[in-house]
Amino acid sequence: MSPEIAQKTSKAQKTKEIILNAALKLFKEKGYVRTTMRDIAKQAGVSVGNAYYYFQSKEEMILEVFVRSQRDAENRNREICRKTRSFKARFLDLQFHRLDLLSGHRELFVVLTQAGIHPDHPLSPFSAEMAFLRNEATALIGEAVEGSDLRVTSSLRPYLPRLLWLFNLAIILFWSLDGSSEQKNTRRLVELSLNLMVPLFGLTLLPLAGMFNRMVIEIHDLLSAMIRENQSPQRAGK
Amino acid sequence: MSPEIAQKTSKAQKTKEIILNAALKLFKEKGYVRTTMRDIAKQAGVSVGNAYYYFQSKEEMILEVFVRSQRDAENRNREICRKTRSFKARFLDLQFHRLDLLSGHRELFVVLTQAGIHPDHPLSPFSAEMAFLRNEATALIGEAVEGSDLRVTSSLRPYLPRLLWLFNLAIILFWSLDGSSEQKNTRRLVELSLNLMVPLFGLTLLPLAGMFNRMVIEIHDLLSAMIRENQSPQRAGK
DNA sequence: AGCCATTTCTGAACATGTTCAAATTATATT
DNA sequence: AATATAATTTGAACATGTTCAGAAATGGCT
Repeated sequence: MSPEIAQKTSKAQKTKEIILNAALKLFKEKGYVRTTMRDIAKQAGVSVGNAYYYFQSKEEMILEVFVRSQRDAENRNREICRKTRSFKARFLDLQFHRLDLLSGHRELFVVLTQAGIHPDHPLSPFSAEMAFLRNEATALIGEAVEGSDLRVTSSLRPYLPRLLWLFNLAIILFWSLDGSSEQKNTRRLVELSLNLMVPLFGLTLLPLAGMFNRMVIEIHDLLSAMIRENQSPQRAGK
Repeated sequence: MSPEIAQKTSKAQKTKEIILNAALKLFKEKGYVRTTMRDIAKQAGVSVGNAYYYFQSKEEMILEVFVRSQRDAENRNREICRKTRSFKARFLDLQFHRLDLLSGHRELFVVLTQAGIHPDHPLSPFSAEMAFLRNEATALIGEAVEGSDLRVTSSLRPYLPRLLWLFNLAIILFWSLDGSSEQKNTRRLVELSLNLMVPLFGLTLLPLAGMFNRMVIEIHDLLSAMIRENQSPQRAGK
């Protein structure tokens, strides 16, 4: 429920804001790599050590950008779901509204992706620490699927949100590397993929598709094995 | 044609071998991250600077492992293609023979993958520097497709090697993160994916598949846009 | 006000990949 | 052999993310 982990008790959370803003400003100006922790500290008017009091690492500062965009995406999704029942339209909008928001921060995503390569890295989309974000995002996709015009066999339906979330990860990966102007290629790629996927989902309704559907589910399970679930937070023992 | 770039002229290429072996030994013993360049230099009995004379970076040492495995895969592929016409069997063998060879070096691949996230990074599978490896690997897959029992429309056929090479990248990514014992999950995933893909390729032969086939080709093109082609090596100008 | 615990903050020190000017060694040329 | 050029090697210096022991500030309590 509480997104910010370990909110320290008392007042001076303002410092964290200051440091974060300093960081984001510099990231935008000089890029992530060329911004040093010393730069950030100086810009924020604090010591290097203080920055590390609020952030576990330089990378972790990136996370905030992502969290903020997700909050925004939630509202947006609700809006769109009211406007149209077309699954394709919903998914495209959800995806691109967010990417547009983040277009100033592509480099940050490259770094995030690099971290994501280690499923145990706190910033990996598969990590336990990211469980809340992952679940929120998956639920969001679930909302877009629900009540849409997407035709798919009911046995597959429960797996769709997560499968689409994984697809969404792939999109973000492609997007963060996409050198085409305004990332037009990403747009086109997603549209094409949906054009291919939606009819394929339709095929799952055919009488002989049972075996294939079961394979899709198994693929889902294998991919999901990469996910580190949130271990129960309350543990009494040592 | 010449895989090793910039083979310096004279004798002491032996030093490079020594340093490389020292590095690989330590990587295996203590892991890539915990092996420092100072460790490597000491183990090889040279100075740190000397290691940098032969390798552009610590990461670049990883490359050798990969190159060596590719040489091996080539022979293996020829063998297998003689033994069976089954595309699935050929591809599976090609894929897993290589992965088995590399199973002691999974961590190295994680690092390589991280580098690969930047298409311009010399170690990225998409980079110009890697063109020769990429083309070799793609050609290898082409050999496996050619003369196999794979049923697919001829308009798609020329695109298959590269599409499958991209698929192979995804597999390697999954594999390098696969925590299941002996990477069984990877094996299963590839098998399932092939079981899904092969019939889908068959569908491309249907009379109404034209539009879908064209979409697949366009997806191929979009993904290929990520690739930095080898700029012509011979340039007279400055 | 005085005192203790907790939170917040500091800056020097550390680890490690990388660079570089200079020293050394090898090779080619006369 | 002598010399010039190129290849190889060195180790100290650098850059930067991160840690850490302790200083300063804050808050609560009597």
